[in-house]
Amino acid sequence: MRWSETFIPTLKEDPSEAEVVSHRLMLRAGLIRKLFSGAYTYLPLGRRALLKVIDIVRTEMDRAGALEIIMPTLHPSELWHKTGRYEDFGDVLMKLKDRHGREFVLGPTHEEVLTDLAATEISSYRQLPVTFYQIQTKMRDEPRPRFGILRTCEFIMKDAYSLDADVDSLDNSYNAMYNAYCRIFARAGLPYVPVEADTGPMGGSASHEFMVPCDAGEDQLVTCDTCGYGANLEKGEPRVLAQAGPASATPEEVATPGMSTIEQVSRFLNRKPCELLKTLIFVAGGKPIAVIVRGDHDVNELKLASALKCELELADPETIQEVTGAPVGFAGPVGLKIPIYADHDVASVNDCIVGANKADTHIVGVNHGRDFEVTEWIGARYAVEGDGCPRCAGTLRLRPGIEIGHVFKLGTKYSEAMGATYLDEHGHARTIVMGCYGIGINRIIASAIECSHDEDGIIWPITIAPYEIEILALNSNDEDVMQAAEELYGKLGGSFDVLLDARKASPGGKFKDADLVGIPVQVIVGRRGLKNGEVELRVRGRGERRSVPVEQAADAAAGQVQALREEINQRVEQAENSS
RNA sequence: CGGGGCGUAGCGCAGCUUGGCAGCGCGCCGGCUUUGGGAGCCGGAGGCCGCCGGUUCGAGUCCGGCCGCCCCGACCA
Repeated sequence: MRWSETFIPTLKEDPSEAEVVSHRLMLRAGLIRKLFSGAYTYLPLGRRALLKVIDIVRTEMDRAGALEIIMPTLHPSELWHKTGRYEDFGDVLMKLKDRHGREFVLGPTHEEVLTDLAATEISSYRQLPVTFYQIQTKMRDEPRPRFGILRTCEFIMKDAYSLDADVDSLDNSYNAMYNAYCRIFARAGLPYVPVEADTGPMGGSASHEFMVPCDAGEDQLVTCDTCGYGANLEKGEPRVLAQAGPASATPEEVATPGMSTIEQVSRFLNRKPCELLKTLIFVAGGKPIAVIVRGDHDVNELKLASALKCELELADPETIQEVTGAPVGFAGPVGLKIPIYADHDVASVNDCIVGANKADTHIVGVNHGRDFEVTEWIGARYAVEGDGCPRCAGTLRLRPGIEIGHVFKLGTKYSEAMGATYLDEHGHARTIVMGCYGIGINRIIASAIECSHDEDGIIWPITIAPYEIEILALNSNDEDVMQAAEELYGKLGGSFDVLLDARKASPGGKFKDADLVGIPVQVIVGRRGLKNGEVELRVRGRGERRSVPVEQAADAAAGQVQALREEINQRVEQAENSS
């Protein structure tokens, strides 16, 4: 493609509306334009990158044996009422009515539609297992679209759904998708990390998220560099700390006027936050309970809920006053008449400071077992930077990441709700066991840019770059330059995706645009080099520049592309071996 | 939905405090020159100053309401 014949509206300055790197660069490099907050037009260059990603995803899905279909975007609301997700999704569901007043939702995901298909079409165990997938635009009324294309109301998703006869078979289907995901993200050149995740409103028994660590990420993940353990922050299990020695102090009340937070009390008493215990009152299953974590730790409500196996919420100030006899900020375990759940690491400190259940008062020198009894010890806190890895002797790191893929073992949640059953070999009706698997196509592009750019612009992985080679014809008024560039374009164009910049513009502008747009292999044809019968070859984002004779330029550029592809292939192999 | 910031030419911004001709840079159009890191000169086009209302002889500027955009939080398959 010739630059002059396509549409690449680059911007010299950063658009004021863009803050995160990928958003800024995608606007500046002419990949996207905004229609409104949460919806973007993909211009030719952006569309090409999307198609490259889609091609990788499709190839790997097919390779894993999944069958591509296309489901409607418009779903009858009744389908969503059947599974109860009409309420669960709430305002995120886009709703509309047709001329007859029938209500529809715009599909934010397709479990309902696929399960409906399975219910009518799958009747025998002979048809199982089978996995369907589609690549299609999803609609979600996001409370807050942001970060350019990282969170939008409309986005392209690859969603796959496996149908299996039993749980063992689901494990196979799940693993096949998991492995395909590793290959996909490796091929896209992303430094992805699979982490254990919570199943959330999707339901089901197991789930992994595929994350790309980078600053623009909305999620928090904990990882261990030593053994490769990774988990969503909500799911991360810090190693339990060593127990503290025996008590040495005796409890004593101290006045702490107006000091109701850990920070205030620790500063006031000149003690470290980890020497304090944080006591929170929750209402669990309708009854008040106390939860204790170390002062420097935070309660993970999700873990707490799963340990207690019931719904829970923080108690309101009235309840706290009633239960502890003190205003918010002075609760403590000593003398409490409700069940006390303590995080394992409460045992890592002795002679603690706790609230006295009395306004403006704390107690120092408190020890569990002597001054109060713990009803049950549980894992109730979030991991923090520096915690021990639960799997090895390593240390956990905490960092933000972008979720680019998510796989779930759904079990029978949807098939049961919608009556998707099959007859087994004995003629007994059984419920289909399902899994679902999503990839955010647009996010792959955004995270690739987040992870691979410099101050000049994008540095594309060769596999998802809109073009593999850009030829810069520096001097558009020089016949020799134009002829040499055209010849190269002709030679390479047949086998590679080549962009030829032969615009009537200054050399400086072409260099700047080329770096901004970030095509991996640059072939620079200029009067200066041509005098010596040479052109220059560069790889975007690397220091490498070399001059090659004009007649060898095509082969050299081709070789460079092959070398870059080979680097990616090696990463795919590694991904395969480690998954 | 709560907090903060912003809205003036396609893009980036000034002008608003103290009401009185709508500005600058980039980009765009025409011409000449120029060509290895965002070229120069000359000429030109382009505006509902987010919208509605109020105050005023007069509002981009002051007041009220609304809308939109960005960030933080809540939420998030």
